Amino acid sequence: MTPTPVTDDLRLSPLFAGLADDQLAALAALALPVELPAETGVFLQGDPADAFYLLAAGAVRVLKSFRDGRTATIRHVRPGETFGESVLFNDAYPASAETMTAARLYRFGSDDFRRLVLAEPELGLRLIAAMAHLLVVLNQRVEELLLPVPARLARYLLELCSEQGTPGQCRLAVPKHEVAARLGTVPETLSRTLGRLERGGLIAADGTTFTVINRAGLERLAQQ
Amino acid sequence: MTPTPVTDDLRLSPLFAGLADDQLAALAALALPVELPAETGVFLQGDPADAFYLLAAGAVRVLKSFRDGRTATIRHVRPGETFGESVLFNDAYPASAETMTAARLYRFGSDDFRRLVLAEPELGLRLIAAMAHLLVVLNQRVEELLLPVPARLARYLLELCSEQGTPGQCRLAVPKHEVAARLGTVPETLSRTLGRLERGGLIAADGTTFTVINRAGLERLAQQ
DNA sequence: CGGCTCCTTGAGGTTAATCAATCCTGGTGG
DNA sequence: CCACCAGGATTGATTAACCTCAAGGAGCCG
Repeated sequence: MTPTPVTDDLRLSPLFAGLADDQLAALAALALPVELPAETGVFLQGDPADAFYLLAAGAVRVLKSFRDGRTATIRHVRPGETFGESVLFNDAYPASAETMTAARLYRFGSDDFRRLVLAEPELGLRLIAAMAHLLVVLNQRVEELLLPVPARLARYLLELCSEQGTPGQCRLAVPKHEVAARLGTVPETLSRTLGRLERGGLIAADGTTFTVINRAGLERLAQQ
Repeated sequence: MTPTPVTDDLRLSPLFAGLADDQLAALAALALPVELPAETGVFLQGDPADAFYLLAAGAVRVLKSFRDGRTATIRHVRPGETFGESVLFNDAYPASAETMTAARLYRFGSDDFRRLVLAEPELGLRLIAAMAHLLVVLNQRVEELLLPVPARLARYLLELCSEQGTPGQCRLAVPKHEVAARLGTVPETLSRTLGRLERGGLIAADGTTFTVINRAGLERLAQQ
């Protein structure tokens, strides 16, 4: 089998990266490519859940909507990550997903995927590992929400630094009001808190780039 | 094969309930029975994660500990439920677990379990489903923590009613300070909030039993 | 009757949301 | 080149939620 654009996209995900070529081909046969413009719903909280998705290009946001119209961002999905797996065996999606930019997705129907797991147990193990990771991330999210805003912000900045491979510096990839939503707060509070961190000599801010001045202090703050 | 106390215990979990007898026997061979007294640690946040557990009898609490000594209850585990699955493929436990009462547990080593999943893909699918359910529950926890305390309490009471099969009434199974921790608040606030619900004519309280007076009002409150 | 633990009640302080105004900053058109 | 916007970002003032600290009950078991 020769690599195709589709199998290359599938290998983006750690879920599928290590699969043998023939397993990957079987998977590619199930995958339904979807191209969506920016700010478009992928699925809606409450929709019957019969598929999960791999994001190949673009950006997607997973969010909870409340009756009163407020929304809270649960997760930002990046290329190579899957989303909606949580509902592989549930009735309805517990959250909504929408594109932030134009995006290329692959859709996997649950029934097809179940059959494939039975045929390829190794794939099941990989999915289990991916879900275990998600559980850990969600656990962290729960933990974080019990902390005051400055601690949440400190964690976010430290996480961003380590993600970007630059321990002393990081850049916001999204506008600040998105960061505020991700931290479960509002832009005003984010702005004030960033100001306090800066005045406290913990960080230096320059537009959307931040430099860690006092890493130990920032880490202490992150523990609340 | 004949039923044994061990296989009976294993069938308590929806994860294993539907397994064929020989699959269950293979599983029972892996399961290490553990008996623990009350208020004893099962595993500690940060421990190397090489096993998950099924609770057969008693009660277990999963909690996050903070540097400053505060703890937050993530989840109450009941007989028949598994815990620690989130870390089947992770390095370390992201949370601690401890018994609340004397408890009978079964311990499953990750390596053994992985081999079994490869041999019995159906088991992998079941585990995936169980983890999907956990993800949904955790999602709800995240959602709830963004709501004010009265809404969280209303949700808790309504959930309790439906769990106990008595739509108009429920009993607290744990002391109130445990409920407060579960809701991410403190006993004082819980007490005051219960008082407000009662004075608002939404519920009637009598010790640890609560009667729903105005269900519509309670459900409206639960939406924030 | 102590000595528990759990729960409740009160007063005060802190955090962070809300409302409202102002300030940039980049783009547009005169 | 310069007004003039429109959006996001900041700042200030106010308010509400909720935590903390502290002081009582209320039940329970020795």
